[in-house]
Amino acid sequence: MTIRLLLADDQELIRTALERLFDLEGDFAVVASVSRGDEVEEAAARTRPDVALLDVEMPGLDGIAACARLAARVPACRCLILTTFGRPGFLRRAMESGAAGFLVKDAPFDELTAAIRQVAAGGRVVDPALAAATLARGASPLTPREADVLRTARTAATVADIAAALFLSEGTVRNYLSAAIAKLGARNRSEAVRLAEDEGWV
Amino acid sequence: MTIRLLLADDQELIRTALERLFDLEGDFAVVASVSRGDEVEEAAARTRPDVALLDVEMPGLDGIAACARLAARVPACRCLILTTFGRPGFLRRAMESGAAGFLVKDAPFDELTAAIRQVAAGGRVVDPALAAATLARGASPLTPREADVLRTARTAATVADIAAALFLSEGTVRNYLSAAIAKLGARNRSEAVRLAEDEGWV
DNA sequence: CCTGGAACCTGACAAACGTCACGGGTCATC
DNA sequence: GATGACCCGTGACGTTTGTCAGGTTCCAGG
Repeated sequence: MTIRLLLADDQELIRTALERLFDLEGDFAVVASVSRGDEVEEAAARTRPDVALLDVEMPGLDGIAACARLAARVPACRCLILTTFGRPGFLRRAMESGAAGFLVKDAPFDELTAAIRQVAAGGRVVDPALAAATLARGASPLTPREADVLRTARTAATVADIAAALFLSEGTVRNYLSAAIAKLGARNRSEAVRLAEDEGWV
Repeated sequence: MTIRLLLADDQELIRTALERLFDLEGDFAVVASVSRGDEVEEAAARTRPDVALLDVEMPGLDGIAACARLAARVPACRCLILTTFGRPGFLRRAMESGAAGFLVKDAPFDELTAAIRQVAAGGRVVDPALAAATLARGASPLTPREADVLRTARTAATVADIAAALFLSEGTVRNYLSAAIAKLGARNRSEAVRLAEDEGWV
């Protein structure tokens, strides 16, 4: 029985590379290959893959959100999240989105194929080192709104920009930022943004 | 005549994937494969590859700097820079470092093999879209010192931190930051850092 | 030799930021 | 029905930033 695969990654090079290698593997069949997160759902509904390999960093929709949509729309398809950055928060969010597996790209190819087979068989796969880091570090200390403000702060320059984007008063934004800075042990906004990004909390 | 290849990329997955695909290609032989930029020079000196495939983002030493060292130490080895992010400044810096080619990872595998063959034959290869963007945008407007300050500002939280790291007075740092912000048309430090990063000027 | 640019520094100022204290409101839990 | 968490807001305070004007060195080019 061959395993039907969906590939989602914005990097054409690694997508084509993986396609070819999976073809050589014998028991894999790549039935869909997309470069954007918002194309995953439609492609999966059409091609009915057994396992979807989703990159976290993608235009349109990130892999974790795509995973959540797949769980609702194509429940038969199990998700394996693949990412460049081993952020503890990513793993947590992925698992909450119903992902069956989570691997960092910093792993050999054979580990990937083994993981896919395990996921296809109904199992779960998680990078052990990352799992330990996630459990040790715990969940995000940020409230949803604090995370929103911090996320917006990544691209907005001033407090006024953040307030405008979120339809809040500037004072409120400053309060959320202050709370986030304190919780993260940062010394100012940009350090807080960096820390939150490193943990995958935004 | 087979082309001897050196692979340098911090992502194990794409390195092993490329290794296997190159083996299948027939006229390629991967003679070295490293995960850190500071291992490139030694590996190249030992294995004498024809072409080195260097990722820009690597721990230890970035691919562009590794390219410059190779040019001095192993001049017979020609460098092909491979990167995830198509930043105009990267291309410029790569070419100034003596790279023979520059490709973004957002390209099919066949384009990569074609590029390697061309580079091995003594030619030069550059992503056309990126070349146009680079020429249109011109060189960095920042003085070396301004770029230093901006680079340090990425990881330092306060002006005092930057000043300490660069052995400058706080006033001087503020002046450089102010100049950089003005030149980049930014509204504050963090926006300036973002813009400079996007262009590959830091 | 003189000019210009880049590297440094100082001092001063307004604006933006981070903090604090204090309101209000909703909602789930006990 | 009280408690607590989260959501929003205000006002005030001190600190940090960004800007500007001024100065000193050094070095390359005309």
